[in-house]
Amino acid sequence: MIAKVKPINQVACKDCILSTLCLPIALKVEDIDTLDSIIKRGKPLRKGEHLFFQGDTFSSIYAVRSGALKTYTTTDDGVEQITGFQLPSELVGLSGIDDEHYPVSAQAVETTMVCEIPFERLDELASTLPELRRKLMQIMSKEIREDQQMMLLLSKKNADERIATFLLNLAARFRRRGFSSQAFRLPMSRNEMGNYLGLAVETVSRVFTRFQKNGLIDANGKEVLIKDSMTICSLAGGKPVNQANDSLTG
Amino acid sequence: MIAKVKPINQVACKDCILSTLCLPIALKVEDIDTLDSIIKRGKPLRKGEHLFFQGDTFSSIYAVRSGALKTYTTTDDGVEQITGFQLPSELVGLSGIDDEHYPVSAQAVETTMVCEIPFERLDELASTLPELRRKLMQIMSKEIREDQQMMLLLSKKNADERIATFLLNLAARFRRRGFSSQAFRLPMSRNEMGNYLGLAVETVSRVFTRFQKNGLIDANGKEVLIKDSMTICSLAGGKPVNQANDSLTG
DNA sequence: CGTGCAGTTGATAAAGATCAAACACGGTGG
DNA sequence: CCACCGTGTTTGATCTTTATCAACTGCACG
Repeated sequence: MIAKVKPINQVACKDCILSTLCLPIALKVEDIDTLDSIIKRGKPLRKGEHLFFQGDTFSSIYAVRSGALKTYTTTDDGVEQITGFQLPSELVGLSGIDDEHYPVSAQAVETTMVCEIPFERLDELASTLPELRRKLMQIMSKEIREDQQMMLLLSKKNADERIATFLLNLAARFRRRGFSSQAFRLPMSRNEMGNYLGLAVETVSRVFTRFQKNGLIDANGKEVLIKDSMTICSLAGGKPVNQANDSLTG
Repeated sequence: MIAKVKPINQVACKDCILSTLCLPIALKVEDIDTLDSIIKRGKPLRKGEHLFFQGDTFSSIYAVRSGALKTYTTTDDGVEQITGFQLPSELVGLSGIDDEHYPVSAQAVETTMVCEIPFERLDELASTLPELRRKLMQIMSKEIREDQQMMLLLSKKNADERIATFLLNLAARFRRRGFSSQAFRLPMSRNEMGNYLGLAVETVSRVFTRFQKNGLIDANGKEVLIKDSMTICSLAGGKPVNQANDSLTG
């Protein structure tokens, strides 16, 4: 784990390994430099530190560079709902554009570095760089699509299906970033997972245990190994392989 | 109900009563005409007709002019989840921008007229009209915010709170459009409401009956009268007025 | 070597789904 | 004009899932 890495937080967009996933995608080289020039790079956030709080004045969106964030809303009576986890190259803060204030809080779930992108500047840039404008709209459109898939999950899927969907989603995101989609480390706690998926911690724990007992995964704390992705897939997508339910998850 | 109205479907943006709610907001008069020039106005959709289907090639976004739409996703195994209802001045299709295809189907829940806005043209226009670009981003940002509030509802609220939240949300949207927020007609069926809110039809029906019994509302089919908006508010926002739970909803 | 928190496991309870049946009503055809 | 039908809605009885409560485990950290 410990290796001589160059200070990742100072890497420019054009040298960043995430550039093909992040905002710079589809930009010309010289345009990437322009984008780069407006980005501020701060010091790392330690686990538990906040990037911003719900109600803070909106001014910037952020790209995760390393680590992971969560965003969550809090109701008046203190109920919290995690609305998403952000991995490297993903943006956070987009839901604040419409308002003066962020409608969510953003907190590091592990040590995390971010690139701050002042929105005013980004917006100016978007007027001269059509590709950037399009990319921004695509990212927001994708977020809408994913949030709506989340509505489907929360409204129609049972505990097994929720966990299966969640694991596959993470796996796919890790793969895109060049990591294994079979074996990975969950950045969040069982509690956070449960909160996000609309399940009690105990239920999350039980499903993990059951999945393991039935040979779908190997889980050791936050380390997860996907052993039977076929079955997990079919769970996540609904119940197309219904006859497998008993022997595999029951 | 039957009155001599001019053919609403042919009204130009600048003469449309919705112009202060819809995309033209914040545009200069001459810019509104430009926007107007790219908009196509089709014939009305009857209840049940589709505007587009999940998987159709994305080409346009639509603004509802009269009536109401619903959007829904379908999983491989046929489970449907309604992801939203769109009232006049609201846009539909934004989740298709990122992909080649619409990720949802859009269907009229009552007789509905829409304005079609070819996205390519809109995107071109956005490059020359900064206000339009901003407005578009704001609308998408708002959609993200609302979808995330919906995640909170589906994950953390009970049946009473879901219905209360839903009624208040509709009421606010009607008010913005100049209609009464106390008395209105639900455009959707109990079934659609339940599907959207993650509840069985029977549960929706029972909550309506109970709300009525407790004097919170008067409901007659789709006609609803909000009688005790204070209590409904407190239900929707969580449980700040806890001592009222027994006598009012129990 | 405690102390504390995250995670697991078991027992019980509650909310809402499901199943079943009656009802309302708007439209159709005799 | 009225009986009939189908769909949407309501109501009641029962069942299932998962939340909740409680206790225990184990690992990390001071």
